[in-house]
Amino acid sequence: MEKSGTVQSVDRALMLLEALATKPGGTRLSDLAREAGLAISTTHRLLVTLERNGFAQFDPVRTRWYVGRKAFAVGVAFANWQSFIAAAMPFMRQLRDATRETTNLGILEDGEVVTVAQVESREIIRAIASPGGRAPVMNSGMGKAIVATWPDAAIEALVARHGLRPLTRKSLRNMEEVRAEIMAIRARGFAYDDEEFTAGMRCVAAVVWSPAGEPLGGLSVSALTVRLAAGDMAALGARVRDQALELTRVMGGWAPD
Amino acid sequence: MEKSGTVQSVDRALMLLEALATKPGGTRLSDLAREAGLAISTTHRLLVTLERNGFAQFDPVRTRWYVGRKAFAVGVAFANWQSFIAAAMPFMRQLRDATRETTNLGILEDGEVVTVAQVESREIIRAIASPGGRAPVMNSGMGKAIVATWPDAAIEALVARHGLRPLTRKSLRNMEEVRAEIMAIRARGFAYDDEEFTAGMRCVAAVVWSPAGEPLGGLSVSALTVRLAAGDMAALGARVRDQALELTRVMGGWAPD
DNA sequence: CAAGATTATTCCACATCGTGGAAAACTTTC
DNA sequence: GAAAGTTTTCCACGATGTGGAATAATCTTG
Repeated sequence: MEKSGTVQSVDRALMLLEALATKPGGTRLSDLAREAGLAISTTHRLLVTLERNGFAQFDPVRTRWYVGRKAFAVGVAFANWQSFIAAAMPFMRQLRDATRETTNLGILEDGEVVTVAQVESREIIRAIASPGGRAPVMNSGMGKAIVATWPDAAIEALVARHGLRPLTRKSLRNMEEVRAEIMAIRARGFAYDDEEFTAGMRCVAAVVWSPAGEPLGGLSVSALTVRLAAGDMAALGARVRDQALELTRVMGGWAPD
Repeated sequence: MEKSGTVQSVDRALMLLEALATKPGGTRLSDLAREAGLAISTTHRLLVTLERNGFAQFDPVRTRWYVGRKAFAVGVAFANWQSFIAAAMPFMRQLRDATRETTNLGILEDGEVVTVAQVESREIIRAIASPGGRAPVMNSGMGKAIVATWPDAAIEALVARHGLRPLTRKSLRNMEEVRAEIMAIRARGFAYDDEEFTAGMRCVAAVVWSPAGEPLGGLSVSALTVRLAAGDMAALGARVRDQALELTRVMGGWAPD
């Protein structure tokens, strides 16, 4: 066991995968085995395993091994995600500079909103949440903005499955409140979290759309209640909605009617 | 053994990697184990193995697992390569249409040239070579075009290591011939394979340059000698050189002096 | 803040599986 | 067509991967 606590055959397979990645023109079994310091039969079995899983491919005419499309798919899933965040960052910075408050980018995942990127306010006292942070969908501006784009039946199914979290005095507590909230969001084109997740903190959020016209994620500005009066949320919300639409446009997305 | 002839722990590790790829927001150990139908301790060990190899990463603050940058690196190595080929295809088609002969894109790999993409002539009788096909560097137009951009010492080292292959009566056979050929290529800006690899077949080739000013690969047109007279190679070579420079420009590359 | 619940990490006995050498099959070279 | 080289398959053996249990850490609830 070269590395303490790892699975040797997985270590070896990944080493072969990386070696294949450096050889776009492909390589032969025996060359790869020699380079990796493995028995040919071992190398063969590991390559077949990578192949069966789509991470390698074998050209029987040339008798050469190549990286497979699954390695590409896995890597590009990651890369696309990073490029979404990279594309969003200038818009988030602009919005932060315009509002002087923290801006966030989030996605919906299994009944929760995950903050995947954030540009912090330069103010001394600022709203605190970090990338990777999570909130229940119905306590979050970004979550409610995304979910408001769904059919009513899907929203009810989500609430039935995940419940409502009365985290503060202002959190949504029943389906009547949820329905009224969804209608208001649809009318405005943006959502509020008015101390529904954390007392003392508000946010406004709008949806970023994908090229397939699906809600990709949410863009939001969050601030402490001492700095964002309830009366100012509408104007700020319109600003965030416009910025989310601009980001959508730049990314080749579109908002359905 | 669920899949005949594969390595179970590698199958499992790749399945976990793919699962992580669908969760940009990360996932918990116990959730992933449940989804994968594996024991928690098994899943933990496999994830640690992926992590040690850079294919997964663990955020100890959030206690969540994510795809790692190596998956991205491996996938993007593949994707970048495909995008070079994709970018080149329109230029190869243009060149094929203008010349009515087969065009090829190739790279240098360990003393050989590998054809990585090809647009075939529409003529009934045409030059035959296929993607993945290989030729010794000094018998190939693309190979000689690339190598001619190197320092003389590097060329001599390559020849010392890989030798010369007298495949036809016109193949290069000694260093004097090699030096003269390199000088001629440098003067012209493109290279010939004048029946040096296969009797009856000629090609002309020029270099495509990377954004780092390195020779990325070669672009060539190949034809049967009955259709490409020796006297026409210079004009065709200039055409190929110009197209290679245009492709270089479009890809953000540049040719050093 | 303590208790309970849940999740993550580590350990270890056991048997399953991964290993690599050898044989067989196939391909390439001269 | 023989020799050499490479790939594929087989199989005995023991090394390693497995998963349940124990332990540690973290989170949730009241």
